Amino acid sequence: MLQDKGLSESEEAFRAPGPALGEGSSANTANAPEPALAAPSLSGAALGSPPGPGTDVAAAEQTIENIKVGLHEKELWKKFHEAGTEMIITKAGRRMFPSYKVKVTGMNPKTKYILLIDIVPADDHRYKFCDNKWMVAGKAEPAMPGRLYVHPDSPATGAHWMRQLVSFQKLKLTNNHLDPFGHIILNSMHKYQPRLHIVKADENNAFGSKNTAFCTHVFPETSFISVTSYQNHKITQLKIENNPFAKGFRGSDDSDLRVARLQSKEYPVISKSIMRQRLVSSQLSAKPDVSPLHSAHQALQHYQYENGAHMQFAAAEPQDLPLNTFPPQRDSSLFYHCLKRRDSARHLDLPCKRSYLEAPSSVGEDHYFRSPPPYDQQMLSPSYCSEVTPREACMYSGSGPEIAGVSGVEDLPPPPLSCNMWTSVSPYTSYSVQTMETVPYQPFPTHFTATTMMPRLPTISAQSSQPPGNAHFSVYNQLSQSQVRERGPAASFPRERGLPAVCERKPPSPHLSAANEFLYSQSFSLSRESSLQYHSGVGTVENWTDG
DNA sequence: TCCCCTCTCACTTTTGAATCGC
DNA sequence: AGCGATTCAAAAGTGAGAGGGG
Repeated sequence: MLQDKGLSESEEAFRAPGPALGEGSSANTANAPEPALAAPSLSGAALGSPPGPGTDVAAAEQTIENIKVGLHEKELWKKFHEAGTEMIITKAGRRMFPSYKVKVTGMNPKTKYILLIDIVPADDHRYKFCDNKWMVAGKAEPAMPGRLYVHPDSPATGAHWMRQLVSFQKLKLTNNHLDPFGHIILNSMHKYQPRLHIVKADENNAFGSKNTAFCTHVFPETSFISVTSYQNHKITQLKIENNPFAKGFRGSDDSDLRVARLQSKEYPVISKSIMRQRLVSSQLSAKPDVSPLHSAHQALQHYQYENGAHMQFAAAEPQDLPLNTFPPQRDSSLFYHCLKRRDSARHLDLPCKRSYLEAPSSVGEDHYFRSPPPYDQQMLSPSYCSEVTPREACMYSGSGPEIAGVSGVEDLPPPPLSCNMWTSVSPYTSYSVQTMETVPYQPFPTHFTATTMMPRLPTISAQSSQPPGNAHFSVYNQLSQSQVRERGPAASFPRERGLPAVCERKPPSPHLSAANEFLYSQSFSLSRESSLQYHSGVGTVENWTDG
């Protein structure tokens, strides 16, 4: 398999689409379209001129809905997914493995795009690993402040993105609610779904334009449960086998199974502890899993999403679930979700938004340490009621001094956008009334197509004029941990000594503004209202009946 | 008592600076 | 002087496991 070796986040050599690349995972692949692929549901027509007669291929690919994304190392992801992917989260931040890498095609080579990832709750359950499988253990804890990880190359031209694999391997996950590094904050023992967003950042579509659009790609096999230590030995084994950094655990002496591995791939090297774990697991798994819920996986679920936008999920087909856990979901499929921003300058005075906007004007702890808005508050956000509602966002940005967020200042040097941004988090699928009963883990619904109209965000300019204290609409340059260590607490908590240089705000480039707008759109992606529109359905038997 | 989290450890890979040779 | 290859040390990432807290 392909390893990350030699592939830097921004410079990894392009690999021609091959087996390692999720075949057919890009939408509308002319060669081999897969049924699993959801076609873009909404034309981003406003983004680019529709190709007219005589337009060349490049011109014909200008619209954002033509962008196709293939998940790299899809087979590896599938392996993990079938076992029930777990991702370690630590206070200091932990990378994802497998890392999120995609091959993008169909972009306009000359148009600039911003690629970013967010990770949203897959449902509103908390899980526990019991009897060698994941089971719902209650209702989810309040969502963390949503953060986005913007690819450090952003913004870059379509040619750049298409020339090589786009790797998000440096994305880190943390359970530290006060994380100052810009890592994506997650709750342990919760299920999440990463989403890739491609935001058009062309000058003409930067903030201020009516036509900025983006599309969202979701690969269901990349969903995972966040943990602070691995629960499922199969995942541990897969990580050790495939992650080069974990080579040290592939066996160290003749007493383990290294010899066995040399003799046959059928017996991968596992540690003694894993063997112990496996012994226990095998005993436990001897009990047949006859959960009636499995049959419910066949049900089609329809979710209403954001006021009229619909996501349609085809639930996983019934299958014999290995030991576990994440029942293998439908073959991956690309969730495609195209949005077009509208120029409906409708302002809502959102309580939660106001709370951020009206934050004290000094940047610092208030930004870094502000507790996430109460879950209810997020849920109640009126933005969820309307597709044209401004949404809140805050960002961390990359290493450069540029700050996004605001008014269109022209081309500063391309900001190093390896930034993480904050948005409020919305569950990816549905909110359902979850009983506290322990019920077998429900698979993440697989297919959906959704269209969501993205409101224009006319308030950003106003925010730009705000003092630095309104952190939640600003972009901070992301500090590496070492940087923060070196700089000391002041770097992390600028308020203590004033704003360090790295956190200085500058007017953002229009590209960042586009991203910022995107953040707005995403941050309020769930309200109580909209959540209630969802058909309950992910966690409970009742929910699976889909009416 | 159990479950989950934090911290430390030993091990690995990755990265980038320094050095060398052409 | 410039460039590329090699070397080496520091940085960073990994899971294991002990211990602590609720």
